[in-house]
Amino acid sequence: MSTVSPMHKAPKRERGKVRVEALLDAAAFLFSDRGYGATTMTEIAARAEASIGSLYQFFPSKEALAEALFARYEERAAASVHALSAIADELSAEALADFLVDLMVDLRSDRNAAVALSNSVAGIVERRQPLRDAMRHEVASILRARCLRLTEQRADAVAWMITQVMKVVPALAPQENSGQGSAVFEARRILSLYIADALAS
Amino acid sequence: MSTVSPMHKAPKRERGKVRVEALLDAAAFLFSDRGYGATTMTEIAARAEASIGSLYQFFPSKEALAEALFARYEERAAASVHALSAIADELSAEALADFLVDLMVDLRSDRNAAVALSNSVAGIVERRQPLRDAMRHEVASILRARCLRLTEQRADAVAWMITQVMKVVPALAPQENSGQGSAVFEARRILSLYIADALAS
Amino acid sequence: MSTVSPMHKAPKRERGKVRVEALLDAAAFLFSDRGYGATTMTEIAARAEASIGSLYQFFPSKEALAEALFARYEERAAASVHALSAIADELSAEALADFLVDLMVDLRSDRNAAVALSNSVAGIVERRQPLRDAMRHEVASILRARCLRLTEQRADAVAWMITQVMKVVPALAPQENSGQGSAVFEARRILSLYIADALAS
Amino acid sequence: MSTVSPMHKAPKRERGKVRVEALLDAAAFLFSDRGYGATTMTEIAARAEASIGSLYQFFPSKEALAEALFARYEERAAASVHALSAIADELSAEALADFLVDLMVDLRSDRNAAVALSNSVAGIVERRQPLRDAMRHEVASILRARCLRLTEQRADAVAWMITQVMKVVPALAPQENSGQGSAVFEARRILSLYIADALAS
DNA sequence: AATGAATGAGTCTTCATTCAT
DNA sequence: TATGAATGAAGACTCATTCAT
Repeated sequence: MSTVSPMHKAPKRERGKVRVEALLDAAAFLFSDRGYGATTMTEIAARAEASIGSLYQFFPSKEALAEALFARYEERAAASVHALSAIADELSAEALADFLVDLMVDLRSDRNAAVALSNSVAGIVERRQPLRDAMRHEVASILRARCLRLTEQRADAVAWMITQVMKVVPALAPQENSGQGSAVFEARRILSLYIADALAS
Repeated sequence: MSTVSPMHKAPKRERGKVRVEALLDAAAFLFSDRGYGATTMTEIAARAEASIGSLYQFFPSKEALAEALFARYEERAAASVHALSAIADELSAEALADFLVDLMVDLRSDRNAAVALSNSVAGIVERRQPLRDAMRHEVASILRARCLRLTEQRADAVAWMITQVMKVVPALAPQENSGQGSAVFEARRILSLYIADALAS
Repeated sequence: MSTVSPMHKAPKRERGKVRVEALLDAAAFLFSDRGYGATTMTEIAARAEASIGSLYQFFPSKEALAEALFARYEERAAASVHALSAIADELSAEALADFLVDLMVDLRSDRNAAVALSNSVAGIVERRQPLRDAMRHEVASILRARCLRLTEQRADAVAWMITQVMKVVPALAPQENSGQGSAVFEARRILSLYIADALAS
Repeated sequence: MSTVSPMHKAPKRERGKVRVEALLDAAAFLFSDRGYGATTMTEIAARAEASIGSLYQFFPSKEALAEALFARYEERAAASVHALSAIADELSAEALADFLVDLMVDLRSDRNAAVALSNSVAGIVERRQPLRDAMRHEVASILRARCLRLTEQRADAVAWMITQVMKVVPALAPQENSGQGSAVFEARRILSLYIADALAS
C-alpha cells in the first residue's frame, strides 16, 4: 500500500550487517593479537572505522561482543564437522589427514580468537568442549566405520589425539616461508601415519 | 626495550626466599588460569598469602613479575634440553618419545604460564623462539645421529613437528582421569611412530 | 626528557573549552595552595565540578596537566613582557615601577602555580629561566635606553634586582585588606626609588 | 652511688644528638630540594645514613619530623631577631641594610626548608606569621627610634616591605658566580636607599 | 636499640559503559 | 541514528608506619 518500497530499509539493514561483520573481524584480530583483556572497546571500534557509540549499538557489552564472535566460530566449526561427515566414507587415511589439515587452515583466524576468549570470558571455556567433542566423535566414528576391530575406547583415544595434533596447524603460519611447505607436509604425514597405524591395529 | 630488572630487592632473609617462590607459584597458576591481563596483583598476593606491599617489595611491577616467572621457565627448559642431550645417544625411538613426553609433563605448569605471558607482556614472545630452537636443534641432531640418510632439512622439519606435537601434552591434564592414561599412551604412540618412520626414510 | 603532550585530546565542542579552562583554574588554585605533590587529581576534578575521567579526557596525566598550566603561564608572561616593551620609551621611573607592579598583580595567580610546579615537576625549573631572562633583558634595555652612562653590567644587575623585588608583589594578597593599599604603595615606592637612583648614577 | 659513671650514657646521648642533627639536615635538604610531599621517609633516612627504623626512633611520624625541623628554624630565627635588637641603636641605614642581608644569608638553608613545609604541613603556615611579625616589629621599632616623624603605620608598612625584600636574598646563591657579588651589592643598595628615604620622610 | 621486611590505605590512571547533542 | 564526551569502579603502584628479628 505504501509508496515507500521495502527497499527503503534494506540498504540500512545491509549496511548494518556489513558493519557487524567488520566489527567482528576487528575484534577477532585484536583479541587474538593481544588477548581479550588487553583489547579495548575503543580500539575495536577504531579498527572497524566505527565510533564507540556505534559499536555499542550492536553489542551491548564487551562480553556480548565476545559471545557473538564465539557464536560465529561455533557456526563455522559445526559446518566443518558437517562437511567432514558428508564425505567421510570415501576418504583414504591420507585423504582424511589432508582434509583435517585443510579444515584447520580455514578455521584458523576465528579459532585463534576463540582460544583468546577461552580463559578470559566467563562461559566460553565450557562451550568449546562440545565443539571438540563433536569433532572427536565424528573422527572416531569415521575410524570405526573403516576398521571394525577398533574398540570404541581406542577409537576415541585416537580421535582425541588427532584433534590435538590438528591444533598445531595454526602454528604453521608464523613459520619462515621456506619451511611453510614442509611444515604442512609433515603435518599431513604424521596424521596419515598415525591414522593408518590405528586402522591397522 | 624497557629493561625490567626482575627483582627489585633480592631477599636477604630465608623467609624472603620462601616468599618469592610462593609468589612466583601463585603468579604461575593465576596467569595460566585466567591470563596475564585478567590477573590482578592483589589476587597474586592473596593467593601467596602475602600483602600487596610485600609483593611489590620483591617485584617492582607486574611486568617484572612476569619477567621473573619467565626467567624461571627459561632456566628449567634449558635444563631439560641439557638433560636430553646428555642421554640422547642411547635411546631408541620409543624411549626418545617417552622421554620427550615426560619432559613436557614436568615442564607443564611453568610452560602454561609462559604461554599466557607470550602475547601479553612486551619482550616475551621473542624470547620463546630461542627455547624452541634449542629444543628443535637438539632433537634434529639426535635424529641425524641416528639416521645418516636424513637430510638436514628433513631432520629439521621432523624435529619441528615433534616439538609441535609435544605441545599437546599439557592438554592431557584437564582430561577426565580415566582418559589420562590412554591419552599419554597415544602421545607416546604417535611420536614413536613418527620418529621411527622418519628414521627409516 | 619525557615529552608530555600537554593535551590528550583537544576539546571539539564549546563545552570542552570551558571545561578545560575550569580544570586549569582549579589546578592553578590547588597547586599553589597546597603544592603539586599534595594535590590529588580527584580534588582538581572535584573543584572544577568534573569527574576524574573527564579530567583525564583532556589531560592524560598529572604531569601533562602541570605542563599545560605552565604553558598558559608562559604565554601570559610573554605577553606581559611584550606589552612592556611596547610602551617602555615613554615611561618615567615612577610610571615604570607602577607598570611592573601592575603586571605582577595580573600574573599573580598563574605565577604562584608555576612556582609550586618548579621543584616538583621534571622539566619545569629550566623553563622558568628563559621567562626571567626575557623580563630582565627587557628591563635592562629600558634602563640603558634611559641612561647612557649605565654600563651593561650594572644595568643587568639592577634589572635582576628589580625582577626579584617584583616577586614580592604576589605576597601582597594575603595581607589584611587595610594594609593592602600601603603595601602596594610601598612596592611602587621602593622600585621607583631604586630605578631613579640607578638612572642617576 | 653507682659505680657506673654518668659518662656511661653520655656517649649514647651524644650519638643521639648527632644523629638527630644529621636527620634534620637531611630532611632540610630534601624538603627544600623536592618539596615535603615528594620526599620519602626512606630517602631521608638513607641520606642521613640511618635506617628507616632508626629515623622513626627519633621522630614518630613524618609530620613530627617536619615539626622538629620547623622548631629549629624558629629558634634560629628568634636568635637572629634578638641579635638585631641588641645592636640596632648603633647602626646607620647602610649598616642596617648590611646586617639584614647577612642575617638572611645565615638563615637561608633552614628557611628554604621552612618555606617548603609551609603549604604542605598542617599548622606550619600559621606559625610563620609570628616570626615575620617579630622581625617586622623589630625593624619597625628601630626605624621609629631613628626617625620620630615616622608614623607607626608608615613604619610598619616600610618594615613589611623590608622583610619582603629580604626574602630575595636566598635567591642570590643560584646566580652565576660573576653576578653573585653585584647581586649582594644591589641588595644592600636597594635596602639602604629605601631605608634612608623612609627615615628622611 | 637497630634493622629492614611487611602492611594496607590512598594515589594515579584506564576503560567499559552511558547519555546529551 | 551516530557521535564522542562524561562517568566512576577497579587496578597498578607508593610510601608512611609497624613489628619481628
